[in-house]
Amino acid sequence: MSIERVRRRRRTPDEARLEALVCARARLLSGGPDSVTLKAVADDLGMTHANLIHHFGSAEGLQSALMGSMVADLSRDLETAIARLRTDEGAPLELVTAVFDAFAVGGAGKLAAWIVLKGDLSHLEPVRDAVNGLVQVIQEKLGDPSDASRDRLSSAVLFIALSAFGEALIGTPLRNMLDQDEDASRQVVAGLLPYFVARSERAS
Amino acid sequence: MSIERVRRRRRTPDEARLEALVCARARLLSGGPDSVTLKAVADDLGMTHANLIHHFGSAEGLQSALMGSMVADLSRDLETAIARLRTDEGAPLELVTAVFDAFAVGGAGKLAAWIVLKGDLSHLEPVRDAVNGLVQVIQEKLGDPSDASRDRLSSAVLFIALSAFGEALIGTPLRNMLDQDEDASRQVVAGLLPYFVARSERAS
DNA sequence: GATGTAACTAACACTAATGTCAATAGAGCG
DNA sequence: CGCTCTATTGACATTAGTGTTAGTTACATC
Repeated sequence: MSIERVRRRRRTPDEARLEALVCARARLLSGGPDSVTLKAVADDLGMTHANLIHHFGSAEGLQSALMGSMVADLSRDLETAIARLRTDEGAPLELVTAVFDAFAVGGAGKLAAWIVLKGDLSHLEPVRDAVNGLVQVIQEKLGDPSDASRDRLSSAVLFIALSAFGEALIGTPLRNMLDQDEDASRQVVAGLLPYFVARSERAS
Repeated sequence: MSIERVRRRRRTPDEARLEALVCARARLLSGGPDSVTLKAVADDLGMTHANLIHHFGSAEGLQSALMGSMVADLSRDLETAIARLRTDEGAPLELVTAVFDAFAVGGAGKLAAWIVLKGDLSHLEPVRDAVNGLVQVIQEKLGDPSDASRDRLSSAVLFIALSAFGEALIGTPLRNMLDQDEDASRQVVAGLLPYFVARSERAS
């Protein structure tokens, strides 16, 4: 019997990086940062860890690329949500739902947890534009471009983002502790948002 | 010249565990979970890593003990905050400040991040009593023990806790992105709380 | 002061993760 | 086909963290 020689697959650099990042993300979300090692990811993809080093330079390079790609995805999700809100008429619940969904998919909660524990806050930078875009779109909806209004809306976005991050991180166990429904968090935040708008309009 | 023999220090088991946990916590908060290794903690304390294994059984035992002690501290801080609120007359800002402080000191944000990434949600269990105690104290203040009121207050506590966790985790970078003050988060949450109370009273 | 308990150390072995390097082979191109 | 480029491999070295074991010493008790 002849020796079966596994035919080696040759990917383009972009393909290889993309596959690796998809796999690494799945590992991060299911098993935590310690489970995204060169060997584990390489085994999942059917390649050697040396090849991953070839594509990412080092283990740290892979992690950094993963952070970058996840943050980019979060920003993109937020941007599209903003774009959709800009066209539709936006009830508060829709706005809140859009933001919460953006944080929920892709594991933004665990992403943020990982980044904070690592201390690499610089990776969060792309989020800056996204959240400020959020302030912008709300301001447009209210039609009040005054600076005082913008500051107030900024704190509203801060409040929504904090809640969304918190929900993405520990929403599930916390809601269980308090006997609250799955969508309790976004219901609460959406229910509070009108007061923000009202106070904002009154201030103008 | 004679060989300097370092006099070996003998601690009680409680002393040793306490010192180790204090050191391990500092390491977790400053350098992340990967920096709390047996050797690193042992070096900080001037002992060998074998001795830490003697006291905690294993590296995982040390980590588990650290989670337990930090969660216990958080619960204790929340309980004392609740006790103080029970006696004083509690303006919303004081309530919110008490909860936010409880999450801020001791690094509850990074603690939660660590627990979630590890997947050991069982370690959060002691928090259950604390948050439910929070619901209780607010209900007492409002003097309305109806079930409908309790559910509404539960969602209020959920909302406060989510915000406090979010603030503890990524409050600083997020506030920077939005040009918000250091105490913007608690100001916002405190400012929203009256609407909760009002709607709760109206519902009774 | 003698003795026993156990906190503590030193030196070892084991494993897993990372990184290096020469060699191999897949794919485009003349 | 023959050639080149580089994605990919396999084997190796290195390091760090963990765990084990036999022995040492501090301290309490008699």
